[in-house]
Amino acid sequence: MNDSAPDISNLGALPVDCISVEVGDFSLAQTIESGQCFRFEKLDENDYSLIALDTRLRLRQSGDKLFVQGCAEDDFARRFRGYFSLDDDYGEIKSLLAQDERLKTAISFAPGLRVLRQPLWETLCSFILSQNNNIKRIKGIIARLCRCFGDDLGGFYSFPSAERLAALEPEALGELRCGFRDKYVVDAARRFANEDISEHTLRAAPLGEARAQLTAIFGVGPKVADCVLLFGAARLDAFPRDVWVNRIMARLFPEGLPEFAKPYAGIAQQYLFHYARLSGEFQ
DNA sequence: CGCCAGGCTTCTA
DNA sequence: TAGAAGCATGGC
Repeated sequence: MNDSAPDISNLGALPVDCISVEVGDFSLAQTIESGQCFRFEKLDENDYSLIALDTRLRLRQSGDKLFVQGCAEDDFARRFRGYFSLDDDYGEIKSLLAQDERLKTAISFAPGLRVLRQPLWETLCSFILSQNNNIKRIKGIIARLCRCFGDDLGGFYSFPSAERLAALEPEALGELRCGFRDKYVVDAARRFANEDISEHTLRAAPLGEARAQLTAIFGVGPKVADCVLLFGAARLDAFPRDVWVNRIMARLFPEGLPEFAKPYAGIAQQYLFHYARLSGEFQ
């Protein structure tokens, strides 16, 4: 609740601590609302509060300008360009994928969508909580998780470390009201804190090996594992299959994605997910 | 109310 | 070894 919005009373003039960043092939709204991240609030059209990397940002987009309040320019360049994948050439990636007409159509529904690069542990924990759940409730559970077990960073909370959660028993998560997922979170925290999960392996090992490490966690199956690899370990070849993606794949790609798309299967997946969900053609 | 949620584990034939 | 049932909770 108090984990959400900064003061936004002065919308008229640009606040002095507001920086502006040139962006192309990027839509703040499409990216932030694409189900990858959960610590955000929509304040207005093209206007969001986002807690990421121990920082609370206020973001507003107007055309190719992204206005950012809450971090300095050098800090944005050092940490948030990577977070938003702004140094990836999405123009290039999209024209590669768009060689396939079906992907071209999907892309046209959300041409500003980008895959985020989020911290590994936060991504793992968040997507465990996401299973068989809806985004509104996931956001509430994560807000309570941070308020209960994160550090106060001045009106908002850090994402709790794996070490902190590893020391708890599942019952201690009762206040989160995350249901049967409590024991999954604790198992993941313990394995992560123990370094049973190797970030290096997840980032660099063959996909099958990386998946195996994640699915060894109680409560992590193939879908959550691929979300973690894609959103939390920069594995753009990971391909999370949820009900929507399964549906659209059965209809449009019964033989699977074209070979040339596979290095960017995860990005293709995001366009397809968005298209399947919002076009209304795949219910 | 009842159905469903960016699934996974466990039980069953 | 595939397919269905059960799982906590709450949004709509």
